[in-house]
Amino acid sequence: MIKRKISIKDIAKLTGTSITTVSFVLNGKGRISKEISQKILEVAHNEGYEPNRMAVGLRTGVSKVIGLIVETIGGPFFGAMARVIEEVAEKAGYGVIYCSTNNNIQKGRDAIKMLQQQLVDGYIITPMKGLETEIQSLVENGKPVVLIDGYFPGHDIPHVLVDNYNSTYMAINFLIESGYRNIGFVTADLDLVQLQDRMQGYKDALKANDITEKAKLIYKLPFDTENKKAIAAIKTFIKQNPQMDAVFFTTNYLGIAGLQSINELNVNIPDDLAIISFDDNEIFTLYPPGITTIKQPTYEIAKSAIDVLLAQMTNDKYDISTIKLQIPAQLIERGSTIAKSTV
Amino acid sequence: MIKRKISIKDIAKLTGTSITTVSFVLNGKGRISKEISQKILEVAHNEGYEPNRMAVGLRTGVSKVIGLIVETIGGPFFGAMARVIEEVAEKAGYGVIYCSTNNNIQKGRDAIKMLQQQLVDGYIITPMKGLETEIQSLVENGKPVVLIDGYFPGHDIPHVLVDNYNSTYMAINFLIESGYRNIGFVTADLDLVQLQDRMQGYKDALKANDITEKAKLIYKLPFDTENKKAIAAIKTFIKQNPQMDAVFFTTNYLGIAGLQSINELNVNIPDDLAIISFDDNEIFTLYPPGITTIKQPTYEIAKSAIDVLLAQMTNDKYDISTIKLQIPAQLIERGSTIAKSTV
DNA sequence: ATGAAAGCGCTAACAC
DNA sequence: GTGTTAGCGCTTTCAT
Repeated sequence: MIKRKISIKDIAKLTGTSITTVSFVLNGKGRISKEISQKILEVAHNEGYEPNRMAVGLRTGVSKVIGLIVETIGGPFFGAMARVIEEVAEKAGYGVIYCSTNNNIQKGRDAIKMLQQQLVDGYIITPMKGLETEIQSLVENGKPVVLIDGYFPGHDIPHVLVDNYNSTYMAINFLIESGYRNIGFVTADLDLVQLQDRMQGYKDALKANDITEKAKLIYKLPFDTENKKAIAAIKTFIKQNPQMDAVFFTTNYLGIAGLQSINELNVNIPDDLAIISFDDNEIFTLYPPGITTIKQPTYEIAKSAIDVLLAQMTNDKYDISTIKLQIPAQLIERGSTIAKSTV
Repeated sequence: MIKRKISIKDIAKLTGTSITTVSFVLNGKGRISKEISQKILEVAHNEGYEPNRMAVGLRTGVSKVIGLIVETIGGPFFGAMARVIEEVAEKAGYGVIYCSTNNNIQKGRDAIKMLQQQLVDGYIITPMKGLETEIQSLVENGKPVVLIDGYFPGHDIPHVLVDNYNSTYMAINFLIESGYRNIGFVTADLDLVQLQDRMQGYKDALKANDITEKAKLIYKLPFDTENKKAIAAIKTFIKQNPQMDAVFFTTNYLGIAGLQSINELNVNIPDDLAIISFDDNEIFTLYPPGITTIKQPTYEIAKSAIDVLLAQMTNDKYDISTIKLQIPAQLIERGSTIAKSTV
């Protein structure tokens, strides 16, 4: 049997009151006599009343839901952040729903449109080039927005992300101090500030150590490369640069592909080639001799992001448009970057 | 400047027509003269008109959105499925939003309530014990629902998942045929049919090969165990059963924890201990000598799930309550289960 | 071919 | 304290 959804009107009829009274009781507004309140609450509960959010939303314009637009819903990085965002949001009475962009601009647009059209009160978004207009217009329409894992240079939109530049700089510097001089840099051919910042950190660290940057040692993997091709490409890159004694991978998945390449090439880590990857991952703990990584402060990023968002949503006056956080990362040293013996 | 959202009424005013006309034009209903249509479409486009979904939803009761409730949004398994579900859904004109339960019943309830209250037209849900009532009531209220990665025994709710029983049976059988006799079984202490089915497959495969099942070789790891403790616990389990020559891990994350344990114990794979894990993962390709896994047919599961859901949504008459798919899995043989030399 | 008007379920200003 | 009523933006029946 299909239980027709019960409405406020039904409850009014059932209790012999008016819809106002019911609405007031249910929302704890106005002052309604104890007896009537009691009765209404009881009936509402018995009938399993649930407010129709469409109606509430239409009327009030709020949904008590936060929209989280991530790059991919299948990734440990966003997964970890999602958990803390959900937890904090829940305490503040908000639900969280997700959309993914899979690094596709159109899907990003669709996601924003979808969330915008039907529901959410606030947004946490992984920005990508091409979405500036949409996101800017969200902000201009007074919607609370926080960007994570990226930002739009030149736009005053609050964001929180890891300090890509300095953490890469630090990592490269660490390699140099450990005796490596010919440091390769494998990145994705994606127009993302994160990656640009990492690249700049690499370049500046080399420069600061008087190492001439060699274009040959920078490899940009086309973005949509499938795994097998990526491995092959990285193999070629490694083979073509035998003088290279260390490689920095700018992302998790590049690091893993790199490991597979190295595995197939029978190159020894770290004797033949030292490795650092951005983004920690279980595999890097496990794979012998352990891969040194830059571990993103996921907890801090997520916590700050949701805090900033909630602050925007609860406090209109507070101008948070200038909140731009770059959180330091941690270098997790493992066996893949043992100091070169200076024999 | 905050652009006030433009409504159908505004367009009517702007074009000197009525809201009915505008609505008709925008929805391609009724027959409106070409000139007026043209004008309305133009203005709507220029003003960036977007229908207010709350209003449409309130009026029509549909949202053109599918809700996907997954166990965790940070997992490769769901991530892979999400992509195909999104793709198919999009072609059918539906958007997809996600909620996660993190294996928590209350969060599961909240997620369903949230999706139910505000929007979605159909549900794909990772079921968990304790959600029977909520999900059943969804079904009774005529909402299209498909369960993935699990099911409710005794309930007639469409579901699609991997064939847990037979795939485990097959894997254990494979171990036995490869010469292993003392096969351990590490699972999570969670009341999930998936895990029960896997366990039954294990037991039956042993029985079929006249191997007496030994309670000692079955280890149930408490669910919420944090990674470090899990590793320690598995280490203890392995040490306490020196006669054990193979271990089956019922999940991805157990397999990885197992690998870490074995790594720390300096046990050789497969000479000292053969390994199979449910759920393939990059790490299992990479970790020497390669870990044999049962690879879930994620594409097929996702495709079937969304197809069944869409069928329900578009065709009321078709009774899909009996669609219960268990899709065969593939055993990916790697170095961790080399046949025992029968010397 | 077009418009007026009702009503989806809810909130809240305004009566009484 | 409690009820009446006007919309929120949209779809759709019924008139014209």
